Amino acid sequence: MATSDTRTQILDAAERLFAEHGYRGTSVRAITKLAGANLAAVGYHFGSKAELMAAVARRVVEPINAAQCAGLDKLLARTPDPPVSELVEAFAGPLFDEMSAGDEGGARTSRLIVTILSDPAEEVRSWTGPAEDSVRERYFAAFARVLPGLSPEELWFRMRGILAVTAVDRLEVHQQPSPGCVSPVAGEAARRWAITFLTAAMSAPPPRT
Amino acid sequence: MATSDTRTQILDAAERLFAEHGYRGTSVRAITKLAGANLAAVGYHFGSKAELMAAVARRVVEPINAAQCAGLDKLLARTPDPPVSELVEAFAGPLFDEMSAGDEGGARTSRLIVTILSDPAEEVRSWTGPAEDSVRERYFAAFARVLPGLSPEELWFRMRGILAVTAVDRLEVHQQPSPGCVSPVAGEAARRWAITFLTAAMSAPPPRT
DNA sequence: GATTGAATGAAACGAACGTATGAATCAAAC
DNA sequence: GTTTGATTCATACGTTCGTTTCATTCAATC
Repeated sequence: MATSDTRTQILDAAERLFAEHGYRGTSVRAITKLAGANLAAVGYHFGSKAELMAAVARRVVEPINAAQCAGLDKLLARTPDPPVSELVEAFAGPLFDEMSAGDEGGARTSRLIVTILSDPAEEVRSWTGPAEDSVRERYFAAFARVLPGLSPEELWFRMRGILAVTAVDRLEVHQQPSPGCVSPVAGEAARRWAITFLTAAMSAPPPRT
Repeated sequence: MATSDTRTQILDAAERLFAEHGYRGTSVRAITKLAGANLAAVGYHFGSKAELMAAVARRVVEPINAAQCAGLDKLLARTPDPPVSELVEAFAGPLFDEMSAGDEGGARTSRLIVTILSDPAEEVRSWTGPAEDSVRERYFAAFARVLPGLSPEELWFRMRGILAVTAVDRLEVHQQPSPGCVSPVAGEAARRWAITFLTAAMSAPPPRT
């Protein structure tokens, strides 16, 4: 094969451990041990722990970005003014799709995205590449067209809201659910709930100034 | 005074550094240096770094919980079926109030809450005490009364959505704003936007099964 | 003024961390 | 069969971490 197998095994182990314990909470030793590889393999294949994290983030984010982009293309090919619900679904849907992958793999993926988005380290956020930004800008333009009453600032606020709901929903999947708080339902139900919730939110008329 | 002054200086420094760099990204040495205290002072006054973080979290969360509780009391004293918008405001408002405190103090507070909520460490989330859970349960009951069409699971999902939007909105205040993404507006505007956004979302009819 | 208990200070401990090094291994090319 | 380049391995280095220790300071009490 083109790249060594230990390389992908390290990527898998790192993705899992980074998702579960965060970047700083995961040691290179733990990663290589889980991957069944030698400690020095990370340095050899990726250069450093930070570059390994960047590779993990790329591998996770890229298919999501591609799906978001393809969804918007399909929508705009039909009409320049798609309904808000379909824009929301095209934007948020790919984040949920990762979860329906049978076992807990998707949950880990989501957890990893939250880890990246919320990590206080300045370097971590830079791992979400400019591709992500360009996708967001395309959706911004589409939303702005069908929601003409909103100021750009408020529209950006609402788009952050979409990311927030889809991301933090996954948050408690891996953590102790609060007592009395039903653990979040994975899969199709959460997806429907999120689309409903967010479509109503995005469609709200702006507050009177 | 009852407690030593270095104690609160350590609490202040820890709150700031934990908010900026996360729990694991902050060393006891950095805290005591910023506080102008000795390294051993943390051990003496708090026992350990973890217990210091718990004390910081308590100090931040308690007034918010109290405000949320008082807001609900005031609302329910008027009518058992308050409008959704006022429930949302009573629940999410206190999270915004911390921000209007002049300088960046409130932003740090919000950032710290996100740090606590999103930290992958199992122990960190336990620092949000049972008081927080009881407040959430009270609001859950109030929302359930005025939104009778929702299943408990979907209502919990929506309440997590409120937390998500109020929390992640603050996230990018301290981080590099994405290029092309207008930096979030602090204070009153974000508060109005959030109430509007979330009221519409909470009021949405449940998706047809 | 001596005593006491809380608080602070300087220094060190052992452990864990990311990274670097150089030898050993292995499959393929000649 | 030897050579070569890529990969794996055991090991060590230097740093930083949370924590502990014990001497010292200091204000209050007798």
